[in-house]
Amino acid sequence: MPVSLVRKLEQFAPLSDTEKQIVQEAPMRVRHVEPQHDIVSEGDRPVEISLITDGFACRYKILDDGRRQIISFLIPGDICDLRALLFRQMDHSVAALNGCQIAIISHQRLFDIIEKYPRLALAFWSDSMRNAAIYREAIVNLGRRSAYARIAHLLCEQWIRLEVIGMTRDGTFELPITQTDLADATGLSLVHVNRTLQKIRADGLITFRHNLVTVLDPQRLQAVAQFNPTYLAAAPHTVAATHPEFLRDVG
Amino acid sequence: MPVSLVRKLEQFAPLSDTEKQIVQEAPMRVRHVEPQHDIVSEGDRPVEISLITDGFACRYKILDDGRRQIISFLIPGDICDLRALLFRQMDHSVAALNGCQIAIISHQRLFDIIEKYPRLALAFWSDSMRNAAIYREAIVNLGRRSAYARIAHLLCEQWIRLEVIGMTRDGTFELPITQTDLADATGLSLVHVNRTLQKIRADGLITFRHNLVTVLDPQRLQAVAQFNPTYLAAAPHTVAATHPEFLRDVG
DNA sequence: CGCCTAGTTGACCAGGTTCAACAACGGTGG
DNA sequence: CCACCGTTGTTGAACCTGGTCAACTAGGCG
Repeated sequence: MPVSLVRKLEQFAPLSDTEKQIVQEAPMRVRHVEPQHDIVSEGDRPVEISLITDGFACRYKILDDGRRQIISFLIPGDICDLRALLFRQMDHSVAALNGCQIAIISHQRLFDIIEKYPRLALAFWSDSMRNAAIYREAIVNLGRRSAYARIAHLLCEQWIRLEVIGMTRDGTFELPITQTDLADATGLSLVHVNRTLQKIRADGLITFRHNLVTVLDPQRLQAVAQFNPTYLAAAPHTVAATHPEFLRDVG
Repeated sequence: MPVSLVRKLEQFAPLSDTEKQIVQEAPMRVRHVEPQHDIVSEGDRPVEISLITDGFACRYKILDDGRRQIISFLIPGDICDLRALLFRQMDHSVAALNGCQIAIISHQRLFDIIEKYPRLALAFWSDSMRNAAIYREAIVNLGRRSAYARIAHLLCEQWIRLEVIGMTRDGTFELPITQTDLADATGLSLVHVNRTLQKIRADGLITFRHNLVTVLDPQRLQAVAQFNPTYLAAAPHTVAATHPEFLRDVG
């Protein structure tokens, strides 16, 4: 059933029909999470993984003084708590931004799968690595870019990621986040986000109303953001090139 | 020979004598890299992995305007370019901070190993995940903490990481980074790092001279940094608890 | 002794924060 | 259908953390 998962894993390694089938038919439960509610919380020790099949979410940490830093956004196909497969507990939380549909698969089941199909293990591992690449870019964004560029960069990233999974149309996509969320993601104050966003709109780069973003001037938006999408690139079948024996049985 | 690698992987999964031996006897070359020279550069497509056996390094990206953001620091036992095992090219660079001894193992060889010993694959995967946890904490650091807390946090992190591999003595450890490096890692200006560092020293939290840091008041340093080391924790044998069949053959 | 790198200092400036109030919008109930 | 309410977005003004520019000092090394 988790077709979105198959599509995600295929980005990273070529899968045989058997492998696709195994993933699609993995027994799972479905859960619905209300907006603003945690899907997993810091300190949790999940024994299953939660995959977002519909809706948006964010990874975040809360500081001692109650302030929040959003670490990244999750979109359909993303796994909330893959970390807990190999580490005891979550070091951060994941909250739904709008109503989320979640598919749940047990660690036990996942271990069975990756033990039997090593190529699938590599695909999951690749997913972890791509997340790490997104984090690295976020570090650059927060460390060295202006407010204006930070917000522009965040928009570029969401845009490309949603485009890859077919969730954009004519430069328009859904982005159900408030300016407060945007502030917590970019390390800025709410007030400054508001003013900067107005400037970005006034400059004719985007529109952003009712959780709908439209990119009006892709070139200029990417330019002011210093956005270079290579870090988001999947590794289409790298394994194929470097290690043919991982390709046995691929249809 | 790469004993440091065995020790690192053992943090994440229990290894049989055979597995330890396989890792230790993996054919490899050794290379020395001069201070300030890249071990791998953005855009490179390495066909081998580079493991730091001695010395310090940093991951970084360069912006269009030439400014640099340091993403994380590498210490003995860390792998510079594990990413390139599964992705085509490096999305960032790694540079030596002081003279570095590097062990080089081919992708081919590594694939052979992890195909035959799935538990080792999980251990490498865990290493990727722990790096991701370090990145997440860096995002919080850059996004939401003051200059003073950022620097304190960075020092806490290096301190704990070096302690784990036995490279501290009585709260003192080597940290071969300049104030310019510190600025590029914390997203601050060189001048402000200098002044903030003076304040941290004046407050009696640390001394920092000639690349040697001494933590004078661990409690207070961790408090001002809001440092919570759980994100650094290895997952001692999580797999053992959740999936016994991965423990076959462990001595 | 001279050079180069790393560290330090002062003065001025600006990007971004904080506080406080208000406006717009969508949803709800009477 | 409208009044009410909570959430989200917007604005102004004062303030401050941290940036920039520019010069100078301290060490290490040949």
